Amino acid sequence: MANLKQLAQSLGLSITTVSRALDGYADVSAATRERVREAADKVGYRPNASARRLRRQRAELVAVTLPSDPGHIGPPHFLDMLSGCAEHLAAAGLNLVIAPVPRGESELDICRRFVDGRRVDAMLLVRTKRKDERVEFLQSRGIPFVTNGRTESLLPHPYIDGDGFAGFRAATLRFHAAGHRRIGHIAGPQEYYFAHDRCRGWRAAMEECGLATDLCAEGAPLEQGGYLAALELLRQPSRPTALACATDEMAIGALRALREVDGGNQISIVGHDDLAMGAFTSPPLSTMRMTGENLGASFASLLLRAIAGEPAEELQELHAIEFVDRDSHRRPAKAA
Amino acid sequence: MANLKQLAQSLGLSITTVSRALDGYADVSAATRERVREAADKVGYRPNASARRLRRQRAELVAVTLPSDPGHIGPPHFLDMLSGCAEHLAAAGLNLVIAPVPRGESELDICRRFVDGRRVDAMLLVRTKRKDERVEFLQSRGIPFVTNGRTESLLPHPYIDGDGFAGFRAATLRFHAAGHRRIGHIAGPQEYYFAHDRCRGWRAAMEECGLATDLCAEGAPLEQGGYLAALELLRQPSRPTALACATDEMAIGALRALREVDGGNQISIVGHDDLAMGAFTSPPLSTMRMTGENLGASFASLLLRAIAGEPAEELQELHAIEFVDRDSHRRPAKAA
DNA sequence: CTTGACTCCCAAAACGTTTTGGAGAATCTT
DNA sequence: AAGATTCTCCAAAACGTTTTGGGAGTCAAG
Repeated sequence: MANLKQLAQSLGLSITTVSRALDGYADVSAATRERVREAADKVGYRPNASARRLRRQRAELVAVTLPSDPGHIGPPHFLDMLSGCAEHLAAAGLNLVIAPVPRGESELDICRRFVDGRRVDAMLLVRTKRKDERVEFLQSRGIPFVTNGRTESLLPHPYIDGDGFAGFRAATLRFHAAGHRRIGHIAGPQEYYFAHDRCRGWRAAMEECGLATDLCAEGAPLEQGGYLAALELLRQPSRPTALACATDEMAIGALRALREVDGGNQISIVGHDDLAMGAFTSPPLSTMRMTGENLGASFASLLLRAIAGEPAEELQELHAIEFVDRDSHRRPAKAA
Repeated sequence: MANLKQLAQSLGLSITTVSRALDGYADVSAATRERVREAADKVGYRPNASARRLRRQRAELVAVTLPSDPGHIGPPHFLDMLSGCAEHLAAAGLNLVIAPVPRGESELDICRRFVDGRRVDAMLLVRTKRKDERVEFLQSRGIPFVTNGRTESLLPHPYIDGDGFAGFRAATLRFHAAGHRRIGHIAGPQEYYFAHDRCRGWRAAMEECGLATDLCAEGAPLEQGGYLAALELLRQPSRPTALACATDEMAIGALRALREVDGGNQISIVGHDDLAMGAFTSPPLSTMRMTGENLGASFASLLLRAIAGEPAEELQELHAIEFVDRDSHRRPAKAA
């Protein structure tokens, strides 16, 4: 309720002194500092955020763009990541604000609005595309940002990503080592970097093994997309005996397709993301996950360092992928 | 890049006139208005948000508190809701900011920080408890807010909620009509209003039918919680033949428990929330859902009306629950 | 007694906008 | 032609903070 002026008046001090006392400057005597702090505590004084932001020329805000396209936002633990990121940003005095993309506007428009209105100090971009116009815009404006997922931008920029190429290559080689020869891939939309990356990993492994790369079907990165893509592969004259799916959600959709088809339960399957749900499917879903603890904290740290001006090259994290073996990848190599 | 002063100078006008032209006041001639708008467009002028907020004494921000406790945030489509809400708030010039709750701080502390620092115009509270200290605090401060879920607060406050009582009562009566007599309930943590409400609905139906209400087990509102609670009920001397689960995630956990037990596939089960995943479980999960389109838009609308000063009584939405029949609720009433 | 260093405090400017309360010119009324 | 009215525009005052550039005192050294 109180502002600095009232607080200063009640203490018989100047606004300046009160402000500096609260900020802990050596400039004001210990006694006064204590007196000011007590009074501030008592009336529950908090500096007015807008005024401070105006004066400091910092928005104290970081925006994350959320595609409003429902369901396409990302894996369920995305929200945990956001929450963790927000928590660590808050410790540095920054708040995380949601920048939704209304129908009819592009993600670029939104970035522009936030950046040009000086509404944010930095941005967090998720679900990056291989060619991402947001990245180019922010680079041209010189606004600090971090992406969740790499891009094919020529200039380096800060990111955190999992090594989907290596992960899917390894998973495919594993199937091969187990005797599989017809290994399919259920791919996500290829304009997204992560989907393309994982697809490339599968393809690389297939070529290394001298196998054809035609058992690939693309779909929306959700249960339904995986279901339809799996049906497509199962209609092929010679069915796959194993499936590497770009996401767990697609894998769960694919599991249903397998259930609906004769001998489908003989087909191995692996997903990616380690959804909690995966432990409860039938069969329990084998999957893989990005290594690293507390992703949200990492994003926050990178954002803060980007704001502090560290060069992009030092703000790139590529995490290894590890397997989470449950049951679904252990089907026989020779299917019915 | 430009501010009002520079824009005004380049046009040979006063700051006042430029500001009013952009805001569309009748006060400035159509010709000037057009000239100003064009110039503003050309340099990409956007008012500095902090300055405007300070002057207008409005934060242009709404905060939503997110418990950082991972996984306990809410159903997966919660994020879609947030995104939709943010989108509709943005249309009114408000942005949605995430107020995470760091370890060691209470949700109340966070509310206090946001409210007393004048950082927000209103708040959105999710996962309300029956006795929710945040509600009491915001009421005492007179800050507009809307909750997702009711509370037992004595003073009315704006909310959106599903009629869980009616939903679970109806689901239970339905089981009864199908011949079931041993109908169990897998409950969420009872301090949450939604969990208590659904439990009450089940219990009311059981009592109406003259059945005992001892087949109830409580767990965390996630797959694991449902799994453990189901195992507990299956250990009873006389097993339930049907299960009403507080959430779909719990139901999916329970499905796994049923798979692990002899004759478990004979047991009917129903969840709540209509997760996309439910269509892909085995068997496909029957569930229920709150009626109403575009929940996020409703929250935004209620928030805006609360900010505009409408009385709480007019800002309460209790939505009916509808069934989503798939397969899991159609097991025989007489189990093995 | 003067000088310089140090301690503690403050007045005033600045951040960029919106809004108040007119002022001057043009137009209308009578 | 004088007064009233309408049209355009603007100077200045806020909004509440942080920061700059000192200004009084006090104390020790010269």
